[in-house]
Amino acid sequence: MDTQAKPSPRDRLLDAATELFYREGVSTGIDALCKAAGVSKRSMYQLFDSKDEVMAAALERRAPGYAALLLPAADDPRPPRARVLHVFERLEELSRAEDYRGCPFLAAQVELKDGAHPASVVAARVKQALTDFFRTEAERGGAADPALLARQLTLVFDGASARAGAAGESLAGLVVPTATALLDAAGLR
Amino acid sequence: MDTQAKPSPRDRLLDAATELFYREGVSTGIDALCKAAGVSKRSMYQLFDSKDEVMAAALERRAPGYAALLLPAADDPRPPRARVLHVFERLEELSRAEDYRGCPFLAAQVELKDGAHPASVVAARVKQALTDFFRTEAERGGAADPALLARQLTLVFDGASARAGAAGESLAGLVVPTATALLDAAGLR
DNA sequence: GGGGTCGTACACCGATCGGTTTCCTCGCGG
DNA sequence: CCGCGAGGAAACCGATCGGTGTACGACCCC
Repeated sequence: MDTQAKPSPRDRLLDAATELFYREGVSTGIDALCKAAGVSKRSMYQLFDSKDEVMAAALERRAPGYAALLLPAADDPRPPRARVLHVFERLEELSRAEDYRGCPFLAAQVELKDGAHPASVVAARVKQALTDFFRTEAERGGAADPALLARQLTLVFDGASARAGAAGESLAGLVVPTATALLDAAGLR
Repeated sequence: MDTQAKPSPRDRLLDAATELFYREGVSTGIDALCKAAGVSKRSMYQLFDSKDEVMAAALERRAPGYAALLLPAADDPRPPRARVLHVFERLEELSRAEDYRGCPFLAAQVELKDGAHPASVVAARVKQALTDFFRTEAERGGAADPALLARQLTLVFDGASARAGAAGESLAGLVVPTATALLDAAGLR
């Protein structure tokens, strides 16, 4: 039986990639990655075409869980305002962990300056999904300018992620009030 | 006369470092840097102890000009609100350049995940100076919570920098309204 | 029990990394 | 004119980079 069997090489690889690329940055070497995953380089290159593809796949795999972590449940009956604030409350919570280094997708985009990089494309899509969520809620809540509000909220989210990653600065008491001020200004119910 | 003479090796090195580390990232190699600067590696290592020191020195050198670019003149007689908004107006202007990649100090902090890195220390100091400016103006303008407002404004500034660097997203029409909303919420005159 | 397949271990490739050293050519003061 | 130091070109160092080639062991299905 495999009650305690290890996951597939592919999964081990992506788990290690998620961990290492997030903690050590994109300059993490293939050797270190494979050693951490307990997978030979040979196998890695049969599963993926290149290191870049591993990065992209790792981000891709992380996306659903990340969304589930931040977004309110789809059937959360609260009004748009509360649903939006939920995201920032969760963000503040996450930032309390001492190993929190900001949004991994934003970090990937910043580190890989090339926006055409496969991993950067994935990250952009995830960030766009967040903006889309904000925008939908802004429309539902009757914001004066839903598109603007959505971009503003994403701006705050990314600012918080960047500062958390850069300075390890605490986000407590900062993010939610800021988002609230923007919601107020936009007249979101 | 030296009307068209080249600057000192040190200056050429720091100019090239500023350029390359900003555009290509911290993974830029020493060879590329020295070639771009027209300085031999040997000379470089007589002027600096390590690549890390070059990075730090380049950021250090860039700091005053960066402040001058963003901050209002010290004797700018406008009220605090206008002086704060000046920063964000300048930021929007900068972001119109197609090669703008966000705040170089923030980028350095994000790329070098190690906050103890010499260049990261310099960057943190510069960012703190910006927050201090915001805080001073917030106090002068009678903000309800000057420290909070200062952190919020820095948050927006960094968010804008991160997104500009990551997605090449336009900041036009986004940053100033966001800052304005926060100023309003804080009751800054 | 023989393929076939999957994955590992490991040597290996050329390139590049940060950093050091050697050599040689300048310019400048005596 | 000579001596000397500064600085550039480039070889060199061991390590590591992303990526391959090869050989061998574990397993599975006939």
